[in-house]
Amino acid sequence: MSDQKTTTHERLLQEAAALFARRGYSGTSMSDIAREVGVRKASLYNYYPSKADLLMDLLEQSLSSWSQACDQRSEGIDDTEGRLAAHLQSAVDFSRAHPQAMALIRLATAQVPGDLRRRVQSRCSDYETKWRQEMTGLFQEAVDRGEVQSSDPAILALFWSVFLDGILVNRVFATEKTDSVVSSLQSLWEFFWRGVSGTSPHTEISL
Amino acid sequence: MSDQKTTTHERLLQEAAALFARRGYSGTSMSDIAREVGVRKASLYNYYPSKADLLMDLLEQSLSSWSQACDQRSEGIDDTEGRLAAHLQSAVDFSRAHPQAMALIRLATAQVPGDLRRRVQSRCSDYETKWRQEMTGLFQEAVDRGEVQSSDPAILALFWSVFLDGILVNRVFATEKTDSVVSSLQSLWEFFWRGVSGTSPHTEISL
DNA sequence: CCTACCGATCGGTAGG
DNA sequence: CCTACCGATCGGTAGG
Repeated sequence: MSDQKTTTHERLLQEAAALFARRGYSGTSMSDIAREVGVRKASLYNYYPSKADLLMDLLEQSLSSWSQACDQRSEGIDDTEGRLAAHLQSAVDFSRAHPQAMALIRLATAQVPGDLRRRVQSRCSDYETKWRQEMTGLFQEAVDRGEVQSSDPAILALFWSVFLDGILVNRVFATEKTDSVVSSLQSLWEFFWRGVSGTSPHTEISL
Repeated sequence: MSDQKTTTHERLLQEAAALFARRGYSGTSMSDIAREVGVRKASLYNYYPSKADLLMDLLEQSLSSWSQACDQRSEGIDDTEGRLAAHLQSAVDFSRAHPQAMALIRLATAQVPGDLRRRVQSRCSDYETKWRQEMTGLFQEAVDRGEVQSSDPAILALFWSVFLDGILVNRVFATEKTDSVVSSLQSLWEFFWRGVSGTSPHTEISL
């Protein structure tokens, strides 16, 4: 049974993520999850005291693996253009590799019952605030160095987040056309960069 | 009781839209809706044979009022830039005026149970396909006239949809920062247009 | 990790 | 538009 080397807890996390992502929080019952894991419902409560705590743990893991993936690639890069391109590529790579984690993060901003909603939103907005500040700082430097056209760095960061959101939403929710964004990513990036800098990028986005 | 001039059916549609938008389809019960409408649950079944049919009617209404709002404003305009700007403004105006309709449309691409999901997605992808074709045609003309930099019109339309999605997702899901997109819309539009045309727009987006 | 069970609520129906 | 009710399932617990 080398098939069964995963622990029950690991399978629980994986199947719960898949179900929450596909059917939503309220649309997934603990019995559904138990069935996929291959145990009885009551057994799940040895790992989490409630369904809400299970979701919060999944969200925590998704957010941290997401931010880790996005941060690491741009570490050694100095110029703004290269860092943005690296960030874009990390984000798209991650969303392809871990669609369930992306869906979980989206869940947060969508429909969960009242109390849980507040927990989830505060966790997400912590991350969002930190990210927004980092990006604004990055664009501030870019403006100072003349790498982009002089403009309010907060608005540049806003355009950047609009662009990224548009790409990731397409990737997460799209039905059949999912891969058109991926295969045209280089062109999309060129449009974006020309919009903020007035010049064509020299960076290449490789899939 | 001039308070009560609305019919029960009208209140049903309104309250159901509000609840589905806030808590999702599975997260909203027929009892919840009945409570808001001010009748007993059984009475709702005089208007719709099932919860799923209620959702489909709401989705139908949301999609048609959305497309109507977006189409009408760009009717008298000839140049691509002006038409896109009008479309952008209509879309943002509509999402501010009818956030529930927007949320309903998003619901479609998110979590609903299996059978209903297929009905909902086919309805939405019909609309999406039609829209995509229109936009590709519009960009084809723009390329032919030299209004934008020579490029594949399908990819220009893709960038356009990424941009719009990014803005609307921000508007729909945002917690507190909702209005930063609205107040910076002119700047975002300038970035977008410079990206596709290489020149600054002469159109002004007014809030 | 299981069997057995809890009260509450689900979508929906009967019949008026 | 109501009261009264259906079987099924919900999240969660007791006790082992």
